[in-house]
Amino acid sequence: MPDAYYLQLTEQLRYLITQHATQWEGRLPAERALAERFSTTRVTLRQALAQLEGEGLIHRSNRRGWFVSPARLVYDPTRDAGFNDYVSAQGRQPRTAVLKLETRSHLTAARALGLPDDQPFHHIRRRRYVDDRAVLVESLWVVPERAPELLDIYSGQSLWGLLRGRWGHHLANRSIRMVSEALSPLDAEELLVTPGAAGLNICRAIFDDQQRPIEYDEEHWLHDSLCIRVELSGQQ
Amino acid sequence: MPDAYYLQLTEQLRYLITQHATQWEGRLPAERALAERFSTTRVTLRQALAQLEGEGLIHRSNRRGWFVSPARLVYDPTRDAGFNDYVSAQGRQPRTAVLKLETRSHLTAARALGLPDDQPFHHIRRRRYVDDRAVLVESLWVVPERAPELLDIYSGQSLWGLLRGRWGHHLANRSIRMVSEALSPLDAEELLVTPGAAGLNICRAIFDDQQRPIEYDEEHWLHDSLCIRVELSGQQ
DNA sequence: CAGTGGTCTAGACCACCCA
DNA sequence: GGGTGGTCTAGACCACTGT
Repeated sequence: MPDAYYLQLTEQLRYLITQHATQWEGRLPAERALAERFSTTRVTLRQALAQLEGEGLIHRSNRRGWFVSPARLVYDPTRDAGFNDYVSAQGRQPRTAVLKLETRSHLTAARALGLPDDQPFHHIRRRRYVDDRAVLVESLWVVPERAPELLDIYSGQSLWGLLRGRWGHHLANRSIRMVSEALSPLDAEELLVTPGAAGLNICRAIFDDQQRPIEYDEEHWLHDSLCIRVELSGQQ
Repeated sequence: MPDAYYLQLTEQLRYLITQHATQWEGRLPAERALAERFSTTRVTLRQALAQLEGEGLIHRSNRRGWFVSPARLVYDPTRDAGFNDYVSAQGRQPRTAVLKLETRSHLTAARALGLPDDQPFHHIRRRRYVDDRAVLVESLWVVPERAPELLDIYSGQSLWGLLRGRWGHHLANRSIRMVSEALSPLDAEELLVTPGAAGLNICRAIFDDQQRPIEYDEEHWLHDSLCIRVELSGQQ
């Protein structure tokens, strides 16, 4: 048993939360109320809350309060099932907000796809929700030749579905990178969380079956909102 | 530009660290010294350090101080290259310490492999280092029939190399799960970090080409020490 | 406007690491 | 045994949220 008080507090809060989550409707009492209940200061209380936040049990919405985190979304970044499909398949409600549509160059995308630095892209930035909680923001950089009128028709649907259905692309080869991160002030603001909150960054470069570059994307997830799962068969 | 002082501090420290990393030999000055240099308190200074820790730029060794983090290890959990091989291939020095060897049952492993709850396993617990920094602890649960004398001969080498070379197993099918976590007090102690430090948990269940269960393992990585990369070709 | 979380101060004591 | 990080107190003010 650990002796630091904030670690004991963590356990007591964990118990309290599992007991009262439904009664509280997923929202924790105010920090000052909790600090008083446990006869400690807000600093120590927040240290305990931060522990539970790191575990993914609770999260906070910037300046709004602490909330019990829902179950993680199971996600396989190696498959191209659309967000809407796999969220629905898990009995959750998906939603997408388009934040930006533009055409411009982007160095990182160009390098990831092996194109010249000044290569223009169709850029889509969108925010995606599960059960009305914003869980990720994402930027997609699509090679314009592969999807000429993309920006005119795009309104939040599955991009990969469009690429396959409308333009007949085979998304055959992909290079995926995942790293933990602290959310940038911009990403944090768009996700309504405090800057520096823990996140997971997933980047993908996608090529077709003739190794032609199609698309590059960067996802920024809240760290507690997903569980990555990959199923593989056959020798590697 | 953010206005909170600790965020400005974060930027100043980031600059200071990149400038003086080699001069400091990777170790930051004492918190009190830094707080005085920036005319603030340790609390605020630590808030800034925690930001950089979340980004993976620096880390701390419990009660020892703050250190500049080395480059992340690139790791593909879908391949069965041994730890020693891919660490060496990146010009780094691998090392493994065996913490425990025993035979006993383990509920999680049994369920992941579809075996009875009381199924016994050969259990190996090991700690692995990159350039003398402990970066992960790991527990492996091997079905004894697949590797009968494993515990007698094991001394830190690649387990998958053994399974393939000595017992001729084909590690054909694997189910992989990755989630962010806060390191448990035990894992944190074994990694010499503070309890609750951010980590990444990777679990795998491995079956052979006839769907017979071989092995289940759980890895606990320091969040800042790896970059997961997966390369895929062919339609999914 | 009241209440909330976010930020910050100026201390303090302790356990532990290292010389 | 001196210095370190880890923990904790008892306040304060501010920006923002929600009513």
